[in-house]
Amino acid sequence: MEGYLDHADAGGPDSDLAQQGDGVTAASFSDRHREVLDVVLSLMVEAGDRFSLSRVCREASCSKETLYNWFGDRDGLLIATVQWQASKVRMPELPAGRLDREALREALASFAQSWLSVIGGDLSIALNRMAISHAGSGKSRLGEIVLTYGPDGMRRRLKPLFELGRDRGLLVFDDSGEVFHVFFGLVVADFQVRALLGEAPKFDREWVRQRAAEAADRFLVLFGANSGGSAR
Amino acid sequence: MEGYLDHADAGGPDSDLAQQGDGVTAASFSDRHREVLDVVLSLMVEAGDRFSLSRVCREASCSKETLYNWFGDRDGLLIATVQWQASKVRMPELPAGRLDREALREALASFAQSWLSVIGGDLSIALNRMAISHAGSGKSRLGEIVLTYGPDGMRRRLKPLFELGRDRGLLVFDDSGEVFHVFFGLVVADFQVRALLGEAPKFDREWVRQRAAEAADRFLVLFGANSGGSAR
DNA sequence: GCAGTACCGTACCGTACGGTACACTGTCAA
DNA sequence: TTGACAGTGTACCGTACGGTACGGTACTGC
Repeated sequence: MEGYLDHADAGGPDSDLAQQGDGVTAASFSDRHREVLDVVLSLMVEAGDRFSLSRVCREASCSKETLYNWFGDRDGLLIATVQWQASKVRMPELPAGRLDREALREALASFAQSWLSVIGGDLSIALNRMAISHAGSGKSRLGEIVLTYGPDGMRRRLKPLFELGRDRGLLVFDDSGEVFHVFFGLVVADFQVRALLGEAPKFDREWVRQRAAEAADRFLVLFGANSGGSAR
Repeated sequence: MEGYLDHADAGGPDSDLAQQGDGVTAASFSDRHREVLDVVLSLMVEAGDRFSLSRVCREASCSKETLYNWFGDRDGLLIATVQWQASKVRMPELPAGRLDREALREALASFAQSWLSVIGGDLSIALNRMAISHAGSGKSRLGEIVLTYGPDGMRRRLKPLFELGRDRGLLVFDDSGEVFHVFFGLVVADFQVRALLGEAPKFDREWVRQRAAEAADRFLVLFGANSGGSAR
């Protein structure tokens, strides 16, 4: 479990993760590693946590010994897989030009849209399921890692946007953490839990666009400067 | 897996569950059953899905054979456990007297408070984790059942309140399903996922009260009749 | 007293899987 | 050519666990 980064061709020690969240880049893995990890991802989607290492080896045409040399043990493999997947996800950038209310709404909706697409994807659902079940048995740091790349990563990326909006006089709030909770709630609502619990999701493109737009609108009603909500 | 209700002293067939959600009452289980199921619950909290039937038998002072006679197989035991737990949870009633804006706010906050307490509890977290990991491996109907008792149950209970509010001219909305999503988001936000992923929760009494009140306030800003939000 | 039943405790079986050992293959540098 | 090395494939070990079988016990109704 400790040795899964022994191959480190790049990237720092994993303690960076908790603070920065960008500690593991795509370059941290060789092509061959990526092949194996992608096999693991597909197996996760197919069978959740119930895939065997033998299966991984068979489908990836590698030997168990190699797996253990590279990743230490099963947990190491899972953790590397989560990090590999996380390194592939890209988030929208902050708006470049002037920020008026309309540009802010656009930026918020764009974030929401990208986020909904991610958490509605088969991969994200599989990873979250796995991390959640591991968190229950307390048998690895998987939950912590998914937390770092998931909600925490989102919060880290949104905070500057919120504060920029406040600086421009477009938003009114005290605590950016609190604002994030509300934004999360408006965007994600109960859709993530439902998907995790196995409800057949209908995260199609149009639905996502629509939901994202509504969430951004409602958020502005609550925290927008000239709509006197009970914002605090 | 089919036989877990063979003992049925009361309660209808489990197809009631999907429609009504109250199909299994506390009376569906004998005292001895309840003892065993409570042991299972405590083991779930302690170890997630990774408890063995031997362990259950040891702690509950029963034999495996009895377990299999009662519940059919491991899944049957888990399902019965979820239903037993669900039968213990009670939700607040609708307000009895006149419904004005203040009473509505009270009722919403009360629902939110009770809900947050439930989903923040060790038991609920353990059950949700288990259901989610089972949904991933597609190995039982556990996810479906938790869904029925969780979000669906909540929606079923809230719908009349929303519609009463609309009838009284206190709320403005078209689709009660959509309103529920927003209410869920405002109340639960990212706290449930974070707890499921293992973040140490701080669901203490005061925090819950505060969050519930804020969620109810924000909900009224969005859908309250005389606060011209973008409600639809 | 006796049969029937429900249950407990425990020993046991089969299997699946994580992890290890080892022989074989291809590659590359000296 | 040869030797070091990384990786593959496979056989194997130990263990944990779901599920079954069975002997023993307490209670109930006749």
